[in-house]
Amino acid sequence: MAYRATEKTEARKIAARERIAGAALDQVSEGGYASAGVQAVADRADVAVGTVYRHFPSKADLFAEVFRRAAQRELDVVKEVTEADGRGARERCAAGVEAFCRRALAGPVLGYAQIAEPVDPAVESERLRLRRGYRDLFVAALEDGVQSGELEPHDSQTVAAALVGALGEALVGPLSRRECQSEALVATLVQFCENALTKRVTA
Amino acid sequence: MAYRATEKTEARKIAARERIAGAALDQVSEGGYASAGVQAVADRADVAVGTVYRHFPSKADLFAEVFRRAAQRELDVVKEVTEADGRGARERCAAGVEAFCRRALAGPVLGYAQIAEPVDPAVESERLRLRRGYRDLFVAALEDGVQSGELEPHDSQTVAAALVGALGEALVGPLSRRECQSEALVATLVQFCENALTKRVTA
DNA sequence: CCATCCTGTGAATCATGGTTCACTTCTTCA
DNA sequence: TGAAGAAGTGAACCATGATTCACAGGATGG
Repeated sequence: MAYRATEKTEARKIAARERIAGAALDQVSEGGYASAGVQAVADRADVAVGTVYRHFPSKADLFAEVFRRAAQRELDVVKEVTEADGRGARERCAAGVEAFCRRALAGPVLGYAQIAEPVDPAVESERLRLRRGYRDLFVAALEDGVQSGELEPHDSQTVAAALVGALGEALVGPLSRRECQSEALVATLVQFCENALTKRVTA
Repeated sequence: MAYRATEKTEARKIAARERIAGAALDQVSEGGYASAGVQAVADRADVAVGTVYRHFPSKADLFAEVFRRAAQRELDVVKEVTEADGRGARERCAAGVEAFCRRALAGPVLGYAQIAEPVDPAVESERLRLRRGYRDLFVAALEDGVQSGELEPHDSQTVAAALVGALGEALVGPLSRRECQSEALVATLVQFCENALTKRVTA
């Protein structure tokens, strides 16, 4: 036995993997998935295409992982603001909506890529997971609202999904036109969200 | 000069074209765009692939046309109900929402294909047109509502887009699971829509 | 009836872009 | 130092599915 992986080589390996994943994310953030071929990623990471395949079993796996990570970051932000307690359900949803919008508008190309750009099936399934993630955050807030008597009972799953869809669709236009300075847009969507949630009529 | 197109041959040509377009629509309605290769369409129309290309310059053109026609049908239905006058803006929107949902749920595969299934760019641009179409119908109703004093002034474009997105997202789940008997779902979405539109507070 | 033009045919072709793999380079340790 | 395993390379390869095109089969009208 004349070779064994050591800490240094292990670190180097992980670093290379990270560099590739980072390059892939950069590529998507800059030019969307349309621009993100394996060759382009490899070039950006300063490695050969074959090297990409030393670290990821396929392009689909690479981008699924990249999407998942970026998605998790977004989700964490929204989770943070929707779960802050000591506030009502509508307020929490509104805060989530606002965070969602601001994040998307801050990085329009990546925002568009995550929300709407055509992607291959493996990535699409990550996108569905992301949407479910957002939806579940809203569901949690809504159900708390129903529990506490703040909101009228309703189908939280559907309402939460509708909110997620509303934000996506309302943002796609501006995002694809790179109109990212829209304070008014955010306000409109927050308002929309607050309206959509029926306050309990205390008879 | 020994040949000139006559009425009969012209009719035959149009018929063939229609048969191909019909086959393409059937294929999409039954198996979605994923199943709709040129070969599959040709088989279904009982012609050779080459014949498809006699009538359509490319697959993209064929499916763009097929999508456009199906989209127009849907749009006409929603237009009909949202433009019926003698009713308030919220009522008109609610009627549009209901029609939209029922139509989609009645043909879930086609509904899904029109709303969410991945398609090539030419078809995607028809889908954007369809979405804009729905949005504009809602915009019209909303602006009438503002004019008449029924609704608080607001950014109708954004609100209407949000409504369209809300419906799409809320329906995608059920549609892809073929859960089409959902009276409750329609009711929830109509309610959601009505809530979202702010009634004018007459001080 | 035949010259001409059109429609139908489907196997061959092509374009795209992901994936492989024989080879080189580097690292480890006896 | 050299044997052995791992990582890096990139041109060749391959899969998919749209598109073409040379040829066959029908109309049309002089």
